[in-house]
Amino acid sequence: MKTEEISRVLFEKGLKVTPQRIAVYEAVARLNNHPTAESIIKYIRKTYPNISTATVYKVLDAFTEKGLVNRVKTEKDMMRYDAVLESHHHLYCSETDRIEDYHDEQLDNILKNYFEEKGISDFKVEDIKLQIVGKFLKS
Amino acid sequence: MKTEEISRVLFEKGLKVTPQRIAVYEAVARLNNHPTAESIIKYIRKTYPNISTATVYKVLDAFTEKGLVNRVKTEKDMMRYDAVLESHHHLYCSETDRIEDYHDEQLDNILKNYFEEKGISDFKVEDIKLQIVGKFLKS
DNA sequence: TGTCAAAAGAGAATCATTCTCTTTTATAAA
DNA sequence: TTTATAAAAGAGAATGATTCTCTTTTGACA
Ligand SMILES: [Mn+2]
Ligand SMILES: [Mn+2]
Ligand SMILES: [Zn+2]
Ligand SMILES: [Zn+2]
Repeated sequence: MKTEEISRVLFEKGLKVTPQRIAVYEAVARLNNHPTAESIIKYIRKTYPNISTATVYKVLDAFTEKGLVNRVKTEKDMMRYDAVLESHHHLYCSETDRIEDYHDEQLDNILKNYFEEKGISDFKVEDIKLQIVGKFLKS
Repeated sequence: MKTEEISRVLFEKGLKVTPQRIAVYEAVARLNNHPTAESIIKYIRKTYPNISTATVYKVLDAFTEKGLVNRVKTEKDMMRYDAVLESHHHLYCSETDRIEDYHDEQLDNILKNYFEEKGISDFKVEDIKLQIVGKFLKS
């Protein structure tokens, strides 16, 4: 996504357009493996050495609030962020912190149909994600 | 699970049987809604007022290591624990921190068959859980 | 019963995240 | 354009869940 487009999205969400916000958005999108705040800050500082930690956290909160990024659920203490907005699933490595996206339209349809028919009593489903835990082969 | 049985399980896992460990196990099992360390400590102190915070954390780590409890993935800073060992899914409230179990054998079979046939390239699946986000109706 | 490695306890330390306060800036009105 | 101003950024302190360190206690086994 180019800078101009990011600006437009920020504006549309009612967020002031600042260089810091553009940098944070670019970082999360570029570091496309569900980065921590720490790795986002590290990445941004390569080209913007003085950005404040607090700013990054505040921007990430604002983005989460507005649905511009999502938090990824983990069992760890450090939050992770995701710029991929379309609902998708995650492959979690059972040995490392690696998390990869898993998109599968066929699976989504199966789940959608299953829950449309079956439902869950006393619960209104808004989103369904799979956490697929295992080991990455190769790489 | 009665005390004697907990003792047996601890022994089988190679863990020394201590009153603290039994208390922690009982707390996690009794507080069956994926409690935080804080709520576990609070619960235990009602009958065991002097247990140390560090002990509870260390016991929870040991239990996690040995597979006696599981950590539950969330988007929050506080870890949550689960004494239900059989693989199951979770209903997450999108407004509160409530997390409930969702067991569904039929669904498990569908998923099992789906992934047995389709597989995921370069990934060996060990476990699949659904995070079902939405709203609890009533209660 | 004595031995001893493991566990518990107390409290300090850690560190990811949040907060507070000041300065800067994006935005829009004049 | 300049100006006003609320919002955002920055610096650094504070917070709080969790971990660590060190000492004391204890469960397990001989
Ligand atoms: Mn914290
Ligand atoms: Mn923390
Ligand atoms: Zn993702
Ligand atoms: Zn559960």
